Amino acid sequence: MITLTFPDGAQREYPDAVSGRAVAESIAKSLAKKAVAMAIDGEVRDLSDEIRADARIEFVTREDPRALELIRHDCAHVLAEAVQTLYPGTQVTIGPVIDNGFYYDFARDEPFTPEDFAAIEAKMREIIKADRPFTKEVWSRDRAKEVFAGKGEAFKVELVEAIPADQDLKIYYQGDWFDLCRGPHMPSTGRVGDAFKLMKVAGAYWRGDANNPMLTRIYGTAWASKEDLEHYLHQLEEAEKRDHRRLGREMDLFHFQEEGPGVVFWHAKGWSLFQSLVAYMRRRLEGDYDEVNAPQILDKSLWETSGHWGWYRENMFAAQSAGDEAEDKRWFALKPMNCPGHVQIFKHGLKSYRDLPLRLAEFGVVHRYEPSGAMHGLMRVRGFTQDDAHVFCTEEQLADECLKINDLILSTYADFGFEEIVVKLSTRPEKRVGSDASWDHAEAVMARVLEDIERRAGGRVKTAINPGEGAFYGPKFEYVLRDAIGRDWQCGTTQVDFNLPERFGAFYVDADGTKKMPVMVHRAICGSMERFLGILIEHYAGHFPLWLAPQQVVVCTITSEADDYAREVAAAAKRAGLRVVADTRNEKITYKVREHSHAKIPVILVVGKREAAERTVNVRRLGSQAQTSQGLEEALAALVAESVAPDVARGHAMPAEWQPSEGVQLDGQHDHAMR
RNA sequence: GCCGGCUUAGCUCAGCUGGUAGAGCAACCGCCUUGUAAGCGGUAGGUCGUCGGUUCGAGUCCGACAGCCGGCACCA
Repeated sequence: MITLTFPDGAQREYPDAVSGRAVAESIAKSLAKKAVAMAIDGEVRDLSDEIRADARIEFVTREDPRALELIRHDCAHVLAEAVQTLYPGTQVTIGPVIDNGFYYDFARDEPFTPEDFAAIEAKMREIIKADRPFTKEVWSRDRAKEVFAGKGEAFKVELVEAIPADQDLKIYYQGDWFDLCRGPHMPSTGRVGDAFKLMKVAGAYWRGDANNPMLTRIYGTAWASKEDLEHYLHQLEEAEKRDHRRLGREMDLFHFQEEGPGVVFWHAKGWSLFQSLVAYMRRRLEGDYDEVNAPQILDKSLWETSGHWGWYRENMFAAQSAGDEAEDKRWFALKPMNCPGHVQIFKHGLKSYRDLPLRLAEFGVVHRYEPSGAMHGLMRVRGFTQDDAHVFCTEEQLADECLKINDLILSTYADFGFEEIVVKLSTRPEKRVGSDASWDHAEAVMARVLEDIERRAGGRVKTAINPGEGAFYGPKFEYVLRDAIGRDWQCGTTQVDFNLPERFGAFYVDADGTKKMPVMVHRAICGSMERFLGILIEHYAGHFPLWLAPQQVVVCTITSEADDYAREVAAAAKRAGLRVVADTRNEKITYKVREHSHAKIPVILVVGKREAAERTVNVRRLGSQAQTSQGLEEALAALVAESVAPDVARGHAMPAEWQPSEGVQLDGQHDHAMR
């Protein structure tokens, strides 16, 4: 006999090897009917599985959040059957559950198109309606290989071969159709329900490797109810409305054109945003960093020394004199990174241990030849500006420097309303430079710092490890922030580098007069300013806080009788430091309000004959229908107060929660900027 | 880079199976002096992404290239 414990704490005894379904039936017929799976000691399993030992048991109904994964997974199987029924000769490969849905990869000579969706979905509904039971068999490796090979399923044979020998090889049937699958599944196809939709087709490499053949992937979404599906589709529409490419056009921020794939034409308003962001970052660097500027193009030999020419040549732009008769036909590379330039600045003149830590910052424009398919609005471009810095320090200073950068990054994100942050430590990749000993050392230091970061954040940040994701010259921290609609973006990075200083022969003179190699820390907060602005546009949905908004205020007249007053108001606002224009066009106020609302102007000041006489303004804020009448001076004073950047408002200090905690020394004993 | 799709006026889009391009908004001109998300009328605007092919004839069919979109791969 075995003892099963139910969620309410009740315990019951059952014979050995009792199936979950039998247990459910022993409690209530209705429960057996409602249950789609069970959780044994927290692990979701098939209802048909036999329980052989004492355990906690819980039945999972279709409404249970854990059922969503089953619905999606089953739906993927139904999709695969539908496709193989409609298009004989199509091979099935894998079909996992992903965020919000699932996909299935197929091998077929002719790729699918969205036009095929209607027919496939109809066939899927048929299969679901037939409500065929999912049944499981365990096969031997040889039998599975033989059966799949016999069906011409070469990819499945490969999958079977890849399953570790100690694992059971499970086959799930749904009627006659079957698939190799880890499970678990619901009792029958009918449980999938009708809240699913095929979303898109795409190419995808077999096993994610670009050297392998390309398969056709069909993406689908599936939910427990129609309402959930509708809600999800609505969310997608809302996300589309805040697409930075769309808002960039609508708000007249920037554009791209054919002659410059992946390079941005910033319009006046977009550039205003860009400059506000740069100004903010400069203020945050004040006192700690020296801002520098390294050349845009440098002889390729320098990139050979740094290692970039060897690793990344395919992704670099090179330039040469355009004249046929030019005496100097050397190749110069457009800088893809700022670090080699900063090392040259460090190396210029002898550096003493007293100079360290030396923090060189640059808003450096870099160019990288990104693969054509990788480009995406501002998010992935070929020319971009990094808020880059390199800290040259001693081994002993390394941990403190990483923590200091951590504080700067987290407090910066907080100023833009990003509160959910994950810090990931990426460790040595396969393709790398430097000895294993130096990697061991760097990773050990970083791991300690990561613990510190977690401890100091008091639960405000999560940490994780990304094995094998480090840069070729050293391990790195990656800062991932979550935006207003829950999407994650990797922006900041702190990378420890023992290699570049060595390659360039950088050194400082230590207290004992000997030459020592500095440790170099690469660090970026926004990463790419272009991309960070893209993220901000989407995060704020174009509705920028006043301190960032390129056009803060529009003064709108109701009739031409208020034109003079409107110009007076605009002039006063401008004198107060606000970015303002007067709209005295001969249009109805409804027209002007609509137009400026579409343009996402945060503040509309409406003035008519009455306001002119009373010297007031009618304030209408973006996103609200409400209007408030205020005296001119009072209204302007409030707007000026609101348009102060958050760091300026707190007197350039670190926010209180990011003040250095006890025991952590954040700055050296000296201030290098004073020397 | 790979797979698929798309490219018509400044923007959003229509244009059936080939017969030589159309709407709304925007722009410009006029009327309207207007009270919080589109007042009315008129005018102008396109070598239909580029190049090549098929055809008596191509926005429409075929091919190449480019750019963009959705994925995949990549992301120092």
